[in-house]
Amino acid sequence: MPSSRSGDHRVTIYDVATKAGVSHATVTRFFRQPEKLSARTYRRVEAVVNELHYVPNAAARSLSSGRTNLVALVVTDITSAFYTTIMHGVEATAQSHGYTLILVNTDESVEKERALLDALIAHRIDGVILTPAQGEGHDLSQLERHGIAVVLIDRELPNGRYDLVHGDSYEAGRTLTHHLLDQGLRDIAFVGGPEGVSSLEQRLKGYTDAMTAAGHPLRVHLGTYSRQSGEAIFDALATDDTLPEAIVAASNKVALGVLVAARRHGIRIPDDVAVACVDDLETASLIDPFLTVAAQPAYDIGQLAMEMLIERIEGKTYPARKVMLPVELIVRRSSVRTATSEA
Amino acid sequence: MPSSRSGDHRVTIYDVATKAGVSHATVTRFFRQPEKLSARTYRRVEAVVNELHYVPNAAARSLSSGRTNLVALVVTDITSAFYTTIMHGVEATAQSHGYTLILVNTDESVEKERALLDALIAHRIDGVILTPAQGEGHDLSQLERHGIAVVLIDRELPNGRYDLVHGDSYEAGRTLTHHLLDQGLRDIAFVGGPEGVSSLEQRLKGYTDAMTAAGHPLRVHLGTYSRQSGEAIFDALATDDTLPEAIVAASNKVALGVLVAARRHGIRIPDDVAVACVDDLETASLIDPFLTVAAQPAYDIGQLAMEMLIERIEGKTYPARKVMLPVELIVRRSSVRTATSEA
DNA sequence: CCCGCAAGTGTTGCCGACAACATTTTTTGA
DNA sequence: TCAAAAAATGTTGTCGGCAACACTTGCGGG
Repeated sequence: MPSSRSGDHRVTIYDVATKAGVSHATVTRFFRQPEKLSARTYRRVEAVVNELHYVPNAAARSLSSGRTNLVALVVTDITSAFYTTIMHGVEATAQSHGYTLILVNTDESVEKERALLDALIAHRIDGVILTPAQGEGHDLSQLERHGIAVVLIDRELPNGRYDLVHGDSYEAGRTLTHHLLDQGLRDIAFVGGPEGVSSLEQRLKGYTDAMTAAGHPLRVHLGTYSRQSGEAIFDALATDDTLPEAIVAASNKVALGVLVAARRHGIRIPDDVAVACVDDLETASLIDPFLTVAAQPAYDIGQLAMEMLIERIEGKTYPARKVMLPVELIVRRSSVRTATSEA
Repeated sequence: MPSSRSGDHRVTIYDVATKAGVSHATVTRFFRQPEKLSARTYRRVEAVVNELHYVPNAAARSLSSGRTNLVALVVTDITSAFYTTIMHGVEATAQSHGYTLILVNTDESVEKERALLDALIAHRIDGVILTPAQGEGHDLSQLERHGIAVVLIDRELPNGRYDLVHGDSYEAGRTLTHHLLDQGLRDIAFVGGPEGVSSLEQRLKGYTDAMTAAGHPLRVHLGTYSRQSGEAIFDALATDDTLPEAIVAASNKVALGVLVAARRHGIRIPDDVAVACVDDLETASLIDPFLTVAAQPAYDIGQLAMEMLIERIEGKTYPARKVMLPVELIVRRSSVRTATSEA
């Protein structure tokens, strides 16, 4: 029995029809409108489908129906717990509605984003949930042109024409800053985060408003949302001996970088520098609840985004909706100075 | 200009051909064998393609060519850092070879796995990288029947007919146990992990061999690879007051559960119970290097699995290859008793 | 100067499903 | 019992590409 790799696969609707003694249209109906078949015919087709292990070809189906039941989630950092959790929410909802999920990672690069979106367009996916990468030149007009539904998560785009689901970044920045102020801290720096990204701007604005209202000067050190950025900025501050009393980190990864750099420099958190950040690090928090965070409801964001995308795919045409979900302040040790160390 | 949502998308090869004044075959050649076109024709088609933003329809292409350039990664737990890292490796390799990656999560359920594989078969994907869910009744014959390439990761299946990439689980179990024995610990329990899964059996065998060679009795408490399992088993042991001196946890999540439960019971790690586990928790380790682990090279596993899958897709037909990658023991605080606490 | 070959381009049928429409069979009711 | 309506099933063309094959040109060599 040689070459088992060829030939025998490729069961088509015609094979089923012939073997069942019906026309191929009847086989199509078996899948799409089973109620239209007589019980006798239904049973006969069913038997052959099982016997031949027939599975309709999605490419052929999509070619004639114009739908693929394919949906993509495009994120900027596949290793981030925030996006992993979102992904989980999206995936659960997609699966329960019969959509297959394609996961795509842009590594925060607009060029990669563009190339990947092209591939997705080629597949004529039904919709995309997108976190735009940092930078200029996003071209979603291609998606519109091909009738692909779009929902943004976490970050807004300038034209504001798409549905958006995001956590309350402004409140996150504000509440973290307030919390640090409540600890009696004054010299508070905002660290990390990519310029030109809406979520960052909101977080920064929250910080700025809180500091301004309290009458304290601002200290802002932007970068990216990555761990590397947190490390680099902290390194620079430590080297210049210009460390603040406290840091509001733009993301959990930035905070991670800050902690790593602080250990390297022998600087104690929270006693030398207090730290708080946006987004939780759940696994780490379970081992040792250390970082104070403003947590976004990532799973809910994913779930909601997928639900909204499905509505769009199904043709709803109301104007762009912007949904903002509340964040939760979780106070842990990284931001609270210990009594003993107040020396 | 109403109803912009319909009509104008759907640029086909014929539109391009007409506008460029050539036949559609020439447009196909523009994409598939550009060297066959005269410079003049090439430029003319190129201009129209750009003007019309034409992107070939992958469904149509796949229908006639029989290939989709779609590849799926099927894992049992999308939130696990181990799989997330693997995913990263797979994704990078897939992207650089022109494959689009579909990510699928089975939540360790064989039924879900079956349903999802059916959906993937419908899409006639070119290949699957699969972590089989715990349990009986895996039916990959469907995949074979449809000529879909398969590479397993992390876990072997009984028939042994597929390519496999995995870390050295046996060595992981053995080296962790040895390490604990070296600390002078004797009463060492193996905790967690799903029965009937090959990676677990190997880890367990490593533990068993090490303990037997040292002449110590075994203590084995199986479950799943999840955090819940670690918590539940530790809870039971603590309640019965039968805690061991040390624990080899079957996975990082199990260890996480152990740590959480230990804190709840007021039991100190490592001084009351030492802990070590398979697979690192990278983020947590950066904040606070605590858990001793035997780390599998997850990124490499993903990368290698994808490379092997591509070879299969391209028709290589050597017998099933089994690739085992070494693990690395990383000793941290969770397994080493502090001098002061030796009281 | 014409033939033959090769490079460049066009024509045709097909991949596997769906859907509109056509046709056959069954049911219903006067 | 038979016509008309309803139900069940069949026929045909189409979706958008690909590839085998057919057909033009232009050029070099005999």
